[in-house]
Amino acid sequence: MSWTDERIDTLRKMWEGGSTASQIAEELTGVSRNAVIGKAHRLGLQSRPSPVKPNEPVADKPAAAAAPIAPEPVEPKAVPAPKPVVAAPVPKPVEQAAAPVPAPVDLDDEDEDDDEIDAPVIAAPAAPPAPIMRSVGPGGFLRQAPGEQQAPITPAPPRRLVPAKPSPEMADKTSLLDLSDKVCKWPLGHPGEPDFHFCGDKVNPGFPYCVAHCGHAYQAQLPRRDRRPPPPLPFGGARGR
DNA sequence: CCCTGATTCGC
DNA sequence: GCGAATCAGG
Repeated sequence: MSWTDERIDTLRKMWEGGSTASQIAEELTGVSRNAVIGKAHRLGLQSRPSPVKPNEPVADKPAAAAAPIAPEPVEPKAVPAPKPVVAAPVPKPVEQAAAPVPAPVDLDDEDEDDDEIDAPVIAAPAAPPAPIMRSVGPGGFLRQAPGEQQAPITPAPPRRLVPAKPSPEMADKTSLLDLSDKVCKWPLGHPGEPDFHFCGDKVNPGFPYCVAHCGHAYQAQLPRRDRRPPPPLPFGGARGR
């Protein structure tokens, strides 16, 4: 199989939609999981949380409350001077041709026409909120820091809490929270889409769906030779955005 | 072992 | 450009 526009489109949608490479590969018959990942990268769809992500050293944030965890007050022991957190870069022995991380500034190379390309100035990363001092309890839980105290929960809400409907269009739709044993759980649309909801009709007693959707869900098994192979579902196809 | 995504590298 | 092989974390 080759990467037609449609297949690429499906890959894009599913990848961005959070499907795993395996799921995508299953949908796009004829390709392996690796093929999907490879293609995704070539398409520039790189991101997405990966289980294998080396923690990129976040430059330096040395000082700033270097000891977030306060040990027990006892046991003075010999407390050596707190080792200054020198920003020892620790250039881990990288194999392969080292791609030297660009030093702070650009060294002016000899014959480099410094043509003053207005480089997109990356805004300096906003300073993260100052870490809160916490101590660790016996079980490893974090103790609440002073000043952090707050009412645990809202005491006795005045009215019955009602799930907010994000939009008027959803007001009469059956959401996940509306499901019960009495209403049809047949999904309409696709999870993640704004109008995704459930059928919500009265169930066919003993079934999770209404009579009509039971007809879809439960079908007599046909002899193999009489079965029609289901057409490949276009993932997200034909649905306007 | 299973899963995951990332990367490499011969084609 | 493609994807199997491989790597590596969960």
